[in-house]
Amino acid sequence: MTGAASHHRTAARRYHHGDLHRVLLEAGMELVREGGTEAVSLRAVARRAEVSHAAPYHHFRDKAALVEALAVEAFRIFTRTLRGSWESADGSPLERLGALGTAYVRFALDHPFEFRLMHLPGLRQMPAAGGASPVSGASAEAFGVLVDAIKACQEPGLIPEGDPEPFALTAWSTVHGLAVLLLDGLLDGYPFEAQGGELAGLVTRTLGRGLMSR
Amino acid sequence: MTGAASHHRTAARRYHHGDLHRVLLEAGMELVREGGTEAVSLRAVARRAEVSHAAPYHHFRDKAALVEALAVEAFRIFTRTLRGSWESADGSPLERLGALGTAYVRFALDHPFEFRLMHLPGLRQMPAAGGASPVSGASAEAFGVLVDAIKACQEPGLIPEGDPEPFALTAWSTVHGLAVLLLDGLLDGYPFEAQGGELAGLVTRTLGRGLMSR
DNA sequence: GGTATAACTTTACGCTGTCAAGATTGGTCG
DNA sequence: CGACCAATCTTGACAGCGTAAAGTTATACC
Repeated sequence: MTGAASHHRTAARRYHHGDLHRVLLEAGMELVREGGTEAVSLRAVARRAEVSHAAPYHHFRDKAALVEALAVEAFRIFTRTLRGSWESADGSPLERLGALGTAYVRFALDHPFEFRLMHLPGLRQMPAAGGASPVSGASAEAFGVLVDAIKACQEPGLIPEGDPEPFALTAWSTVHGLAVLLLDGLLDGYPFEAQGGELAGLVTRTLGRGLMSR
Repeated sequence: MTGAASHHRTAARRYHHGDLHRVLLEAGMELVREGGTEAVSLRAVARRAEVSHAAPYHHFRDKAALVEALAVEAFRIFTRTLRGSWESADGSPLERLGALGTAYVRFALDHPFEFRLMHLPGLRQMPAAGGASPVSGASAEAFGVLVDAIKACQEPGLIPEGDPEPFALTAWSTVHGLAVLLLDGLLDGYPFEAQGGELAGLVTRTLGRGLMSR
């Protein structure tokens, strides 16, 4: 193994160029970022990767498998962002939890196409074989960040003791709902000031009060 | 005008059968209920209505317009359901608000395809002419039910005074988020008992506590 | 009653996902 | 070192999709 492309003159464009799997994923992600999941077609991905329209079938079972892989990648980026926000936030654990919620909403607004990609219907029931789908695993990691944050709030008694997951679920529902409603444009007609952070702050404060009290 | 179909022997199947617009909507809604929005194609709708594949173009500008009309219809059914739930619930206004939230989640779980139809991306920016899109109006009516419920809670002082819309938004975000997460299957791996009403109750109770305090 | 017009059909085009068959290559074993 | 094998990639084809253009038929109105 002296470099993945050692058998080619340049890095591209022979029968076996060695890294098509990754190139296809990158091309697909570009298309998502430019035009949303609707812009992702197997043929468009192949065109961008400068291969024939059937080449992707040697790396992905079908279009759904490609989209699934893209969703997993988006979830990974999302999880990293959330974790970064939690770790870099300061203040009380509850304040940091609020920052985490705001980061959740901000990610959705900053990366609407990736966010929608993560929540495409039908992503989670793949055939494969028995086990849970990869995207379920990826989303579970994102949820884990939230659960950890709840635990951090429970330790000094800011949130009641007990199984943290129900609390995390409530928090998740709230920020996720806000993010989705904002993306849907369902809130466009209302005089809520500063669509983004303002609303996130409002909602997470209400949520925080609900979580605190017994 | 002595009856819309007076010029036909039977009720169906001539060049002008008089009611194709409605028939197309019904066929489209059937397809949604059977296989989700993915199963809705202009040609499938036309087939089910037993007309040629281009006939729908005399009643809808394009596929997006048909889907938009279906979404409006779904929102109307949804709004009726919510209003019915609010009016038939008893107990304190806060308890009735909880019932409303549970009804929101239950509708999503009972009618997943219609619910997703209501929240398809891109539904809300139609060309038309200046004014807000019809689906925005339809969703605003659903939101109105929530706002009214919040107002009813404010009257006896169960929720602080002031503009009800921020409170309604928080409540909406919470139940909507839970509904979407459940539909996405994001919560499948967790030992939350009784996916439906249990979680809705849990979440709405936490939400209610957050709304009450100050 | 004849005619404009709306409703509907037919035909056609380019796009899509997917499959089957052929071409080309890199790696492995004799 | 050379021949083969299997993986990779291409080409060609098919059905289904959304949509536009052109042709057909029935209705409504003068």
